[in-house]
Amino acid sequence: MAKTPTLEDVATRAGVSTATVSRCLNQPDVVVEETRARVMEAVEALGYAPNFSARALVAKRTQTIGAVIPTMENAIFAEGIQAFQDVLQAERYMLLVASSGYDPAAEAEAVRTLIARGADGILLIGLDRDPAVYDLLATQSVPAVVAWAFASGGPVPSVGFDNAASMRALVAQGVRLGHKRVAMISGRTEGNDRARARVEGATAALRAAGLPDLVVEEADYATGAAADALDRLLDRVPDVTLVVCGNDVLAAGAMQRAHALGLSVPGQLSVTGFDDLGLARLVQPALTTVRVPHKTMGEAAARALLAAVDGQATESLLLPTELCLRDSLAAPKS
Amino acid sequence: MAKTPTLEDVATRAGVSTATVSRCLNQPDVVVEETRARVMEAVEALGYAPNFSARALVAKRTQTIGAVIPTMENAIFAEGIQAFQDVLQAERYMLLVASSGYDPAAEAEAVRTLIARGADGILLIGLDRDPAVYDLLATQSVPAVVAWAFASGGPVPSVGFDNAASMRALVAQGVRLGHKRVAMISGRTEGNDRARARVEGATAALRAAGLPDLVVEEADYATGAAADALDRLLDRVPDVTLVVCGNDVLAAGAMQRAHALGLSVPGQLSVTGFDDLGLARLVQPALTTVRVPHKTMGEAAARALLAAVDGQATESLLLPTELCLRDSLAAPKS
DNA sequence: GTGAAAGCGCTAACAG
DNA sequence: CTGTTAGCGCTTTCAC
Repeated sequence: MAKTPTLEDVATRAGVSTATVSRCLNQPDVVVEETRARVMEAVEALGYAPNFSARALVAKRTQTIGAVIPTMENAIFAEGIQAFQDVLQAERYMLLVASSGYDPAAEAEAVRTLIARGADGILLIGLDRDPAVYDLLATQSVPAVVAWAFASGGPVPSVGFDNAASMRALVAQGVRLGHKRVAMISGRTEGNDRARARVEGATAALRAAGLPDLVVEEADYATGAAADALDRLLDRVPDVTLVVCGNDVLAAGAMQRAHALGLSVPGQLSVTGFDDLGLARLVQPALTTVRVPHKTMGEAAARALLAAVDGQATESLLLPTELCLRDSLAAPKS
Repeated sequence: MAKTPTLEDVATRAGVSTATVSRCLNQPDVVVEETRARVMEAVEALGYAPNFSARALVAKRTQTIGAVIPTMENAIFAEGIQAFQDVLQAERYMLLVASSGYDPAAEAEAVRTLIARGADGILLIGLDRDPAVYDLLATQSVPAVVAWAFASGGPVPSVGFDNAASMRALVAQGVRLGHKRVAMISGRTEGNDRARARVEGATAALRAAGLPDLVVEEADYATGAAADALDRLLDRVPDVTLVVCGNDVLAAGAMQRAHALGLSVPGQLSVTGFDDLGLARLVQPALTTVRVPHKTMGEAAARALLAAVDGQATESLLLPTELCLRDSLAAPKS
């Protein structure tokens, strides 16, 4: 088993010092052409690859970015994270992923681990978290950016969209169509500012229209949870005509239960989603939802984080969302 | 900006040597209770966290596992990777992810990068790849395991299921119900052994029943691709009664187009999927598909890889799939 | 322009 | 049981 060649092996073969080899690799222009050629030849011949741990130890940079994601299972994060990753990969950084399972303590732990591992920067999802996490990031001076939510002037820059305003616009559209009794199936709001903001947005739209308060049921992502939530909602608000959901997965589940109950969508009940996942166009009827620029967001978050890692000032970025009007929302039957 | 505390800082504060602190952290039982207590107190007080680069440099182990995934966008990998990650996290390993975008060259490059970064082990998806990748893994003696496919006696152990047999069983079921003209919408087969095996399985089932050959159209994952493929299929095989699809996403797309064309499913056309994603139960009618034990597979792959990293012999593991009979497949109208 | 030498923070013999 | 002492492979002054 061939031992991995080291800088010294290359230096010996090229007849120079390790310092020179190091320079050739990191600041080629400082080394004179001829020496460099000899060194590079040796590097090739030996198939030398620098040892990242050793380099990181002294350089205090790992070319690694960490990300703490609630869960990768959720399609909601997949597209954005992939875009984030693509940018990192193009810039020769690698992605170290940790998942928190929506647990604040687990997230804090993951951030600690990522810092200990020398992540050059960290991606966080959403705003809700123990302030201690931000303190840690600050004292260790590890740059971070928040995505999937937006807040100007927060402890770290954010690259995201306005969850509340987006949902408010969607519900306002429902109101415009004549809906008066609307209810909501939300994802768990505890420790989840995105979910909470969406509820707030829906609430605000109803208030502004002088309509009865929003009735909310929470559901997790398990199959059938949204369906059961719909049952409860129908029970609490028999005359509901519009059920807005915190995301597309929830909406698809609710719609399915509606069908099972013999309720036609949007004939007897309108249902809306949020995110515009591929799923939104695959269900019947296609979901009216809010389109979130996942890809743009992931890329922008990566650029912002990389800029911060390079010591550049980074500003928060608010991305626009747009209403995606399809078939699951229609005017209520009078 | 508080400098990160080092082993030495802890040692000084606890009045012991750095070696003792190191032992407390790595082999606690070797240190006497009292000393250990003092050390741990210092660790707490200083908020000490070991520097992984330094540790990795000497230990020649990074506690990091790499994974090269075609794309995280695809829900097909999400659940399995999350399960994989959960096991790693529980065992105090971290996941370094790279994506290949289904490009063999990009995958090879990613493996090289992962090795240079000292990944202790690498997860690969599927069997199809340049043999040079396996050679590299072998000469660098970095353990790897393949998931999402199965092959006994391959260059590296695999943890997966039998794509061909699963699809064959599904098509056999269709044949049993009376289908005689069946066609398939497959994902791209180039460089994708899973897709190819599924086509082979369907082909074999038809042959065994003495039915006409399978007509196949390929589609990528873009929205609408499966729908367009259905159009082409309908054109080529006007009397088709069953369209089997390489995965659930494709099936959902095909079903949607069928609806748009006024074809009832399964009344006039049966459609089946593969994977049993959450999506399968959210579309109307619910998809008949093949259930793949994503979670079990991800966990088993992680365990196998970790065992290999620990120097234990690892065997390939064939996981069972099961037919998931729902509403999108029914006997054809005669 | 290049080499010598001093570590980065940690682990692992080897003594005591 | 605990301290001393070498490095791990690389980068980076500081001389020449």
